[in-house]
Amino acid sequence: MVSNKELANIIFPDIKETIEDLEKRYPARKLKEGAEVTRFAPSPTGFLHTGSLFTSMICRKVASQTGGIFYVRLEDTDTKREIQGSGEQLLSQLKIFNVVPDEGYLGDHEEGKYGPYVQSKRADIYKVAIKYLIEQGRAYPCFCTPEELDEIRKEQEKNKLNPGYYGEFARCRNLSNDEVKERIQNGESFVIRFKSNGNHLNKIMVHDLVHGDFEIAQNDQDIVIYKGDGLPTYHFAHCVDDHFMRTTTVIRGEEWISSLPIHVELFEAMGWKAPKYAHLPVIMKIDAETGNKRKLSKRKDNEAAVSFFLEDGYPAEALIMYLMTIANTNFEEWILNNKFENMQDFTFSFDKMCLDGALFDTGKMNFFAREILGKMNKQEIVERALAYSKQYKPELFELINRDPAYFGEIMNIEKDKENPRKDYEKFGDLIERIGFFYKDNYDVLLENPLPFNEKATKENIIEILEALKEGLSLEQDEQSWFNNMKEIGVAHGYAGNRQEYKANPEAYKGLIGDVAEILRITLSGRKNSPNLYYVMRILGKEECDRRIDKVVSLLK
RNA sequence: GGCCCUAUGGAGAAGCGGCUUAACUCAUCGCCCUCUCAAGGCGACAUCCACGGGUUCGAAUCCCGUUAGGGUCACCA
Repeated sequence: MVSNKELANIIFPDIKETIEDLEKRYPARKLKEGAEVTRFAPSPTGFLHTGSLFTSMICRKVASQTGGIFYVRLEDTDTKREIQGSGEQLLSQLKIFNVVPDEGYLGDHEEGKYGPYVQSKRADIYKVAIKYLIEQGRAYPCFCTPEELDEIRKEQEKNKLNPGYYGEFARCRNLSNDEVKERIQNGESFVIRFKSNGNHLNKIMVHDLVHGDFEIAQNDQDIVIYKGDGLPTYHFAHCVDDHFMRTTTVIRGEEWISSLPIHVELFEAMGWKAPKYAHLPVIMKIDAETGNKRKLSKRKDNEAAVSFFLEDGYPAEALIMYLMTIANTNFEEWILNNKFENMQDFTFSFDKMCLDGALFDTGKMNFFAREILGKMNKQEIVERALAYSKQYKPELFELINRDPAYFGEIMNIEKDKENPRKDYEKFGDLIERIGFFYKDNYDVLLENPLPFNEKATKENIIEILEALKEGLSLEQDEQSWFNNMKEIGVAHGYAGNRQEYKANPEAYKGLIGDVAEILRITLSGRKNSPNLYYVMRILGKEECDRRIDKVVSLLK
């Protein structure tokens, strides 16, 4: 008669370490009371998801504000879906958002005493734990083939029973150790399942940092904990890793709530105290086809990939601020009061978190982006725009790099005022917005008809342009310049102020604003631009005249 | 389908039994401003808090039921 211990040795003959050895190797962390150890545990299966940024940002915040530790663990147990290099990329993107781990997997190397932090390198650690479970009679090898499993499922569906591997359906659960030994020695392939003691009809009470207490059915599934490829499944790796890495609070997406009973039972079986859990709401979007809310999908939604915002040239802070408004409902008011500064001083708390998945609101994110770019000084804007365009937009890089100081002047228009302009939200559309400042770009614009107002006739446009070219001087302050333009406008039949115009619109060709608009469109090719006075000063009298001449000849 | 989570305006929300004629922010729409746009200022925008019952002198707020939306039921995480 083969004992559990013998069986465990047959399965893992090379594993000599024990749970006690591991406990010694990974001792409790020496942190002050209340310090939280959090972790971000991504799978290297692609780009950083916006939801993952959300989670990891909160992990970072919680650890920082409690004086704890935030680490990253790479969950690469799904070798089939793994994408080479995505681990490094994940880390470098986190860094852009200033979500920097204290320890763990850092992309090019690992740091910390609780490693390795890459699950595929921890195979032996899991084996120690599984061996222990086999010895305790809480885990057993299962020889069922996918076909058999399928068969079981079909039978369950037919009889309207809960699907899964449990109770009477757990065919390998009660195999004798002798038989198991024989089948293993015959070379049959197997996985290892956890032997659940739970009953689906019993409820357990669980506590969640964001949802509070709730009841949920006990786990009764004999889940796979050790796969055919020698690696553990998520559930088991979570239990072992978060125990030995001494995680105090597991922060993860809401989709994990339903597997909480499994985790609770796993920790119980190992004789370990389970960490605290915080299940975060998922970020949603309205599906264009169905009109229903659904989780942000990497396949369907650009917003799902953090790289989308980076490519578009949004300042990283904007996304973080926006995500924080979803994370904590009181954040928005706080950051407004703090003039969009010193975000790190905000205190996050789980009970200020919304419970329902929020719809991703690009409009609100744009608002934050405008504020942030509006506050950025000239030097920083130039540096950032250069860095952005170098990586993502060569045409823009070429433009800026011709003369970074010139670009700085453009971006700096009305920046020093009490209420600085806030018209840029991302670097991605800069060419479109300010390209006209560059001669060659401007000339290309003229290939298309200029967007003049319908009420302005060709003759009127030519007349006022020629008058402005002749009489408008840039060698004066803004106020005088404006008066100068107004006089010219009035002399050519435009109203100098709104009241006069409104009182008798028929008497005028238009308002002084229309004069400015004609000039603006002529010089920039656009209906909107920064302050005209500064646009002209930056362009210079000579270039302004050249542009007026060009447009006039085009109209004629 | 089972189980779990959630439910206040276009979006994010405050509200924790009377202080609410339901804060605040974004968006939208008006108006104002010595130039467009933006900013800024002012104003509008929930016949009432998913629906139906109940408790109470009194409910968005407490209880019950219903409905809707979401999540989850793998040798994926």
